[in-house]
Amino acid sequence: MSKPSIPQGTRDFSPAEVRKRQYIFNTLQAIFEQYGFQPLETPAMENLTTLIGKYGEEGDRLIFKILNNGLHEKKDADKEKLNEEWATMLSKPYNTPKVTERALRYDLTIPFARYVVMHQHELAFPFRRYQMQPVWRADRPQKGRYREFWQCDADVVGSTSLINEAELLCIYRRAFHDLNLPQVVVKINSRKLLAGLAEVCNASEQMMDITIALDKLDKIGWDGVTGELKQRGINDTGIAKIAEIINVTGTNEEKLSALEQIMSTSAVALEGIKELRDTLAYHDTLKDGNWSSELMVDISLARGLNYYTGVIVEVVCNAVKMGSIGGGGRYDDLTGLFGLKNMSGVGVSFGIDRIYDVIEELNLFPEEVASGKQTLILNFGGEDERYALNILQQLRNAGVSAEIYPDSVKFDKQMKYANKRNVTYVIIVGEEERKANKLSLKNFVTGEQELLSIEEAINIIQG
RNA sequence: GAGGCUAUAGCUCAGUUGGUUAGAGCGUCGGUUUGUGGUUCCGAAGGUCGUGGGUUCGAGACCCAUUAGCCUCCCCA
Repeated sequence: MSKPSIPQGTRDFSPAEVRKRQYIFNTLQAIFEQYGFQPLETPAMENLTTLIGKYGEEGDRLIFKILNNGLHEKKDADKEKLNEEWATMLSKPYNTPKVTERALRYDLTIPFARYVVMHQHELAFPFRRYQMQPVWRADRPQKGRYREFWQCDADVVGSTSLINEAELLCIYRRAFHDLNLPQVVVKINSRKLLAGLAEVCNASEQMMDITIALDKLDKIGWDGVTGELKQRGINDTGIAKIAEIINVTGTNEEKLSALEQIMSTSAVALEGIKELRDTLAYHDTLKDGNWSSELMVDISLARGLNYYTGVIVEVVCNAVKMGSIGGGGRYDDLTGLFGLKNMSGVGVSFGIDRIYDVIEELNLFPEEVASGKQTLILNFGGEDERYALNILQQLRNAGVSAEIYPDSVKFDKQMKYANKRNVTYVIIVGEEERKANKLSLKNFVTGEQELLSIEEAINIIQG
């Protein structure tokens, strides 16, 4: 018999872990609701054609495909055909409906776009939705990277106002403030600035090449980026221009002014700069001065997903070595992929598994989150058990989370169970308590114990 | 897709240049204690050393293959 295991890159969540995860979910949900977003859920699987081609070549490779199970090829010719399809399937990341026509969801944005198109006539636009569900990627797992992980997304579709961008920035900053995450930087940039950058380098066609190289600035440094740019065929004047641009420093407004000068010949760059200015101005009005995170214009921020067209954002926590914990941006024509034109959207995503890892690593989960507040009634059997059950029922009616040890086993064993369960209170009701119509309430944290009436005990537990 | 590391008890790991019966800590169970846990003390159970082959008088250790996990690059949350 082989030892049981779970698929690579997936995890079980213990009771304490689930509580801690729920703490994050609940924090985010409260904020989404407060900002007027509505909940949405979509299926774990989508038609493969919905997903293919939306995440770039690399993304297509990482989609988990679901094998068709109703294969009843009876004729030899059909079996032959299936074999051919298999060969294609294994060599290319393309759809071969005979073998697979469904796939696990890769992110929450594309399914959302699909939903909006399908339900366009019932929705009130601008439509604001949040969604918290698992997604799957056939990636190679490593630190902070899983094959099954959860995303929490908030998107607004059907409005081009930059108020939306500003609100989403506020949601980010509010969330990381509420979660007490230190050293959070929300980086903001615009695809239009990147397009402008390519334009002033006389390499408009190579915007992706430039941004991909530039995105690695943090990791490989300027020398590395120069190498990449040369390799991708950017000439020296272009590289000099890029050097000039990434050397821009100062406050956000100082950066934007400098970029305005450098890229003054590019209409699209100027448009991007204006959008960033307006977004920042809206954000300034909406923000809360207590938020500790930093909002930083970063021209080197690229982001891979190729459907972004306007403002893009990414969140990192500099207190730990970890990839980004959130990202998002404006996509002008996401629903156009499914036939609905002129429907601009903008959204952000929280990578809650990474956020969990960061909070855990920094030991920032509030203490009471992991255990919950629970009361255990010990069981002495017979008359005492009947009396105990009666108390249990009264506790629950009063809204107290309580359980009784179901078996009348040795006192010591029940106490050890209580300890392992990390309960906050233990209630002891033996002959003595029963005859006095009282109970002994033991605070399991302090070890203090007193003889009380049921009402008194409830008051203390709820206090 | 490229590269590196690891695999020994339920968990975390020791195990010397290859040499008798493979160890520790934690955990589990039992006792100390059948109305007081988390602390002490005593005891017990638990391993064909990932799998297959090879070298050797002899392999947990060395070699080859294989599988799984972890990590880095790529890319991403």
